[in-house]
Amino acid sequence: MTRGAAQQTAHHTHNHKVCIEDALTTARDLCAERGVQLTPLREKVLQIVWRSHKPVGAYEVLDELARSHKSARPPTVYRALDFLMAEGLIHKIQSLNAYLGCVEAGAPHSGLFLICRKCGATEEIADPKLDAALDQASKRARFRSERRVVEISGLCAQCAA
Amino acid sequence: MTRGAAQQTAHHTHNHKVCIEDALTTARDLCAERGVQLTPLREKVLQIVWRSHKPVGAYEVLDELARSHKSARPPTVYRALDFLMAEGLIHKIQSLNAYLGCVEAGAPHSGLFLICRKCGATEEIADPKLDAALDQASKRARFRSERRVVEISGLCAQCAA
DNA sequence: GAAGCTGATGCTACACTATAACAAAGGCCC
DNA sequence: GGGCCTTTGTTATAGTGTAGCATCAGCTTC
Ligand SMILES: [Zn+2]
Ligand SMILES: [Zn+2]
Ligand SMILES: [Zn+2]
Ligand SMILES: [Zn+2]
Repeated sequence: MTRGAAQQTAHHTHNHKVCIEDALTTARDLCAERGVQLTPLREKVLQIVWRSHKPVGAYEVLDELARSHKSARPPTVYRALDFLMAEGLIHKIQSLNAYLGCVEAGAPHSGLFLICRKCGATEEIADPKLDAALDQASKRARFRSERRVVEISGLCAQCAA
Repeated sequence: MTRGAAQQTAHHTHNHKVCIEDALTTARDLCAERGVQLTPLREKVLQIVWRSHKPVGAYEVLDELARSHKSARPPTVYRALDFLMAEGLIHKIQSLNAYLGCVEAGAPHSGLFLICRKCGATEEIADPKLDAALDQASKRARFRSERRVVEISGLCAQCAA
């Protein structure tokens, strides 16, 4: 992980351009390595998702995309989002039906998301203890885990103050 | 928790009538204690959700409800589901947009759900270590946690075999 | 270079999930 | 009876996500 800035938390003020550049660079590198196509359309969608650290709905992406890409329709967006999720470049926040740029793209992981209900900022956290607890619980139930959703809603440090 | 049978896991074979009866009895008691109305409509919806240990979609509930309740419409169902969720009698499975009877109604809790992608059976588990890990992670991020979603998809013991 | 293949996008229509807004009905208190 | 609150009825619409097939561009193969 050479992308220091992208690992900043979802603080209210920081140089977010760095986050975006890092995310795009990482995405290009990863897709090149894997031999999959990060087309201009897909890159644009990734860029839109990365506009902020708030999860963004598919139809918000569509509205934004349509400014520069007149032929954009729901399938256009959903296909790009599906691609980006398959490559681990974005996550879907299930409790919001919205999408968020991944700050750990490349390393396979299943994050924990802290979602502020006031400002919307959402932070992705990796937590070995959480992983251990989930693995242990699955094992105890003899359940073969494949996909995880761990989301906590509440108030971020700034908004709670 | 005197409702032993409801604490059975989502095994493929068990006496599910006991689950339903336990859930309805608990619901009636809880609502009486709290002075809220478990009306016939709401009880019927709870019964429908408890038809199985698989999460059930709102429109499935509607179809089933409409058999005995001709005036049923989407708001009818969603209002009942909202009530049941507010009273902690059912949970929403966010990754499926579906609803599941709660096996620990009454005790405030935030469960872990193991969702079998093959048979659909979904088990709710309470896990102190998971709670501790989530509390710790929230605290470290100075995040004030309010609502949790923890869902694991995969294969249950029976379906993995 | 024509034919055929593959992956990506265009395009229309539709399915599924959820809520807004207001009316009507019933119980309860005074 | 009148006012209040909760629940349900009713119509319409908003929001989220897919199916299915056409087209196009790049590549391979002959
Ligand atoms: Zn940023
Ligand atoms: Zn906040
Ligand atoms: Zn059962
Ligand atoms: Zn199963």
